[in-house]
Parts: sequence; structure tokens; C-alpha cells
Amino acid sequence: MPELPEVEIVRRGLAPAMEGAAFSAVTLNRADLRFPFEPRFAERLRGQNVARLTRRAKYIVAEADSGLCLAMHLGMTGRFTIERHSDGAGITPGSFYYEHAADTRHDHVVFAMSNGEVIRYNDPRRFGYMTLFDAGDMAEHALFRGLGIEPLSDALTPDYLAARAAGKTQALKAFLLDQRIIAGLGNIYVCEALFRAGLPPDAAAGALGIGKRGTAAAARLCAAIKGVLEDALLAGGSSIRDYRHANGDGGHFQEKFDVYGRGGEPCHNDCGALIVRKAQQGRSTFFCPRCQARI
DNA sequence: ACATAGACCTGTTGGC
DNA sequence: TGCCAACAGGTCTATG
Repeated sequence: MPELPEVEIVRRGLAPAMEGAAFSAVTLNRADLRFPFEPRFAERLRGQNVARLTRRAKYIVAEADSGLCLAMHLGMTGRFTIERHSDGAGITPGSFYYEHAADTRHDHVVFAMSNGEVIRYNDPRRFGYMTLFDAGDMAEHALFRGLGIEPLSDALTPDYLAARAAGKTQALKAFLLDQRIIAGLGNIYVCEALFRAGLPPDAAAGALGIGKRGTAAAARLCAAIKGVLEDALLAGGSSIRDYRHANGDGGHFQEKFDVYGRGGEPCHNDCGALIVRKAQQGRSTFFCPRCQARI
């Protein structure tokens, strides 16, 4: 489900409920998500006070005063909802994705916080996962060790793209989806960024930075990636399919998609072409055959 | 190093 | 309406 903007919006929503509060009770309704929960997962969290909630790539990380860290990945269908103990039914402005209150079949993890907030993790497909580690071990942790740069940081530059793409015959789309290069992009924002940059998804990544056209392409791509992520954040992320919002604000970037999910519809550049959908790396790629014809 | 396919899961949608 | 195939925001593994 979520790519960088959605994960960041979820983090911002969870922060008021988690930061400065301790885990009063942690309930696991099953033994695993994508991976088994580690032994004593709930016991180790209980009583830990959350100092801050951060994000790295598509992970939300709750760091406790003790240094114990809880990493949470939403997979494809992971959602957090927040409700208060006191009034029960209330969904606070913090919660992002929310389905039917009655559908608790896939509520796999419940955090009861010391401030009265109850945070539920719901994930029908269970591609998400949670794991614990010590803050000092984060850099070498298998989940984080190989991650690429944050696209919204100053580390993403046209030169970085050109350097990492150098010599690669791999398709631009696969290059951008590789979390070891840039961490946080997924299928939607890669498609959207390539459209904004006017670059073909199946062109060789290695062409970036080569010659005048390649140099210009790297610059456009860099700006497009940052631009589309910033616009998505401002819109509160994208909510597609049956996902709905708890509070109505945010989550409207899907209305601004130029290509994703628009197969057969006219290009927003009014070039006269229709958006094409095709499979690439086993996933759907959407692009304008005219505006994204060549590097 | 790369591409491809399959795996993990459940739910929704579209075609017949 | 029913059934079935295809597809879904992610990533990991095996295989060529």
C-alpha cells in the first residue's frame, strides 16, 4: 500500500499518540505477520516510553528512552488506527487509514498507550512486519544496512542519480524501485516521477548523465522525484481502492495522478496520446508513449 | 549483475 | 447471481 508519502503521513498521525507515552499493554492476535514476532516481543515493549517516532525509507521507527527501537513496515495493506480508551468510538485526527470499525478480523497488533490512546495495526495481507532492535545496532541491522538515500534529503542530486546509474542497462523503472539506490519510492511514485521527467520507464538507466540529453534527464528526474513526493505529502498521500480516511483531511493525491491507474485515458499534457499500461518487472507501469518516448 | 518468476496473503473487481 | 482469473501501494528468494 504505502510508499514514502503515505508512511510519512502515518508517522505524523501516530506521533501525537505515541511520543511521550509508554506501552501499557501490547497484544498480539497472532504469532506472525510476514515474519514471526520475535520471542518476548510484547514483554520487551511493555513499559517502554517512546521518545520519538521517526521514519527511514518505508519504516516507521519508535525509539524508546532506553534505546529499544520498534520498526514497523506496512507492507501492502497495513493500516494504523487510533482510538481513545475513554470515549471508545472516537477516531482521532491522527489516524490515517480506516476501514469499517466492525472489521477487526485483521487487527493483528494492539498497543494500549499510557496516555489512553489505543493503536491498532490492521493488515489483511500480512505483508507488513514489526521487529525490535537497539538504537546502536540500527546502522548494521539487516533491514537498514543496505538502504539507499532519502529522496527528500540533499543527498538526492542529479549527480547521485547519474553516478549510481552509470553502466547499468537495467530499466529506469527497476532502477528507481531499487531501495538500495533510493529508499521510499514504490510503483505509484516511480510512474508519476518518470512522467513528470518525460522519461521512458524501460530506457536504460545508464543513459542518465551521459551527454547533453542524459545530463538534462538526470536533472529533470531528480526534480520530478522530489516534486512528486512533496506534492503527495502536501495532499496527505494517496488513498486508493477501498481505503478511507478517518478525518477527511489529507490523502487526496490519487486525484492528481497523471499516469497511475489511467490506462486508456488522455495524457494530461494534452499531447493527444492515451496513457498506456504495460507489465514491467511483473508490475503495472503506466506512461505516456508520446511524452515519455525517449531520454 | 541482471531479469524473470514465484512466493508470501487476502480482498476486490471485471468479464463471461 | 455465480464463478474465476487477474490484479493490488512491497519485498524476499530461487533460478537462469
